[in-house]
Amino acid sequence: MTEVRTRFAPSPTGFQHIGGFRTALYSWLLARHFGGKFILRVEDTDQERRVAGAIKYLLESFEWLGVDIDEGPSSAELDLVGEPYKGIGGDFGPYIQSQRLPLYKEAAEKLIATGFAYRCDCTPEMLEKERLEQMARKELPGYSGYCRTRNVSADTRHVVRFKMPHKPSITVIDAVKDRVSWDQVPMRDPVLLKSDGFPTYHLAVVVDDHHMRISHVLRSDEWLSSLPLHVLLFDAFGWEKPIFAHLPAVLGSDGKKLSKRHGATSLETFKSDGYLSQALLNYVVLVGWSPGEGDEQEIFKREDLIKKFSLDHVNKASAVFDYNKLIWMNGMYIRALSFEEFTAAAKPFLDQAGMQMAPERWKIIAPHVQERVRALNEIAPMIEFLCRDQIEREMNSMFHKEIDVSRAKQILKLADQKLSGLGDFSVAEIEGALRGLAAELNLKPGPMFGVLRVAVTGKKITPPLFESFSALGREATLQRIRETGVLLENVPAQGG
RNA sequence: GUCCCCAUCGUCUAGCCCGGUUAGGACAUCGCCCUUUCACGGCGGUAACGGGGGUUCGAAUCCCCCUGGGGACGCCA
Repeated sequence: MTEVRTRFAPSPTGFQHIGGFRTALYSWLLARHFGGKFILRVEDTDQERRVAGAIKYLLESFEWLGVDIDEGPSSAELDLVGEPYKGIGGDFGPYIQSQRLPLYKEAAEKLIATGFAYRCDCTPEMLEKERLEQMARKELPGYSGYCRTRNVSADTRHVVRFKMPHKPSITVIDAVKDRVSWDQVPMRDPVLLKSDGFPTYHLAVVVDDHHMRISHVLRSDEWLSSLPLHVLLFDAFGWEKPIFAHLPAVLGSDGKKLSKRHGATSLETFKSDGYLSQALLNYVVLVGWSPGEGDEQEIFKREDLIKKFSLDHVNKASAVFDYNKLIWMNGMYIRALSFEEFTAAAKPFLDQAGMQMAPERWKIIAPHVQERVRALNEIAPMIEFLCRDQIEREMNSMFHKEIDVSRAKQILKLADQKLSGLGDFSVAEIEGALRGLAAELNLKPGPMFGVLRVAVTGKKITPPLFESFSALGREATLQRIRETGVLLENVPAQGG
């Protein structure tokens, strides 16, 4: 088998969304699976739509995801398009299409010489007029082929069009869709080379995939309908065709194509919401692919993914992106982190919340927080009570059928005494004291701890109580218990 | 309008190619257990082959039609 070479070929017209990254991920996985090469090629043949910074964003995103690229734009190429960044390079460059123009020109001329293409000097205005007339007559809009038989000079401003066969019969075996057939092509003499000298997507993709020796073309299935053109083009050039794999779409929960309305779609947002890149990668790969054959594994190490990935089990149908499952998976990944990794991951989120914490404190509380969060941005709210001088208290959560205001006051007062008398404000000491108190009062620990929980942390849902107290320290803990006692003085006696 | 693609629990999917399963797993949801709250973990429940025709002893699986969804028909990609 010849070397497996896959490419991801985005156009820098905006910020790649999660569906686009999935295509890249599958290409990358396939290359790695077969020990081949993964190539990044930038398709910037539409100068009008190019967005500054798009390539750099792409490169940074791949870096965050840990997707390594074997060949791609070099630093020099990136400088040329005004997006300086550390480049990649490779033997088949340039990897930015706007820097490959002579290649397309040459290819188009070859097609004219061999009778597969012709020059056309019809202006956009003429074409628009033609289209309107066709629509008025309820005909299929499309170029009439007026210039097919004319001899348009190479010196006039013109485009190069492909001479579409009248009744092509084309069957392609697609690696995910299987057999796909056409007996007519839904395109009439498409433009290959634009009048500005830039190629259209169709010409560029075929020429580049050939010259870059791409073995597998993975792309979104909205391209399926232009596949016959590409096949015809490969044949016209006399080039061997790559294997095609057209991937189904990723949808939002309403069944429409995934967009911002559905929630986060840019990697940037996932990152700032506290998703781990490994978790996101794992989940995204699972949208539309499964190991199949009764294999029920869902959490995959990068190596597992590379080992098991195959086009055979890519789904034909489009899939809905499920944020629920993603956040579940993210939680699994967070829990699997070592203490050091979790600490490092949490840092930016604590910094952002303006929260500082002494290492001793963090060490006590971190493992319990790690066990509880599903995304990194849930950390700060959970341990706010450790970092703020003043806290808001959800007072109503304190009461219970066995606990009214006077009972709560009593608990606070006695807990104050018990905790004050402790030799060491350790988790074990605190636990002993408070469990002892519950026994003395003949109260169930749950409700009684609830009073202290709200008093000290302000919240109903927190990390475990003794650890929280220990991390907070004796002084602050007692102070909050006393503050709460004062607050309760102002509550009507019957309480909650 | 023409052409192409797609169709299993609410969601992601296994099973389909090579007909025979109590149609399996995961997320979500509900209940129970564990338990100081929450989370984790454990156990259990609800929940699917879009419809209609064939072929066959037997169809989620093979064939046809319908319906529904998506895509394409540009000097955009």
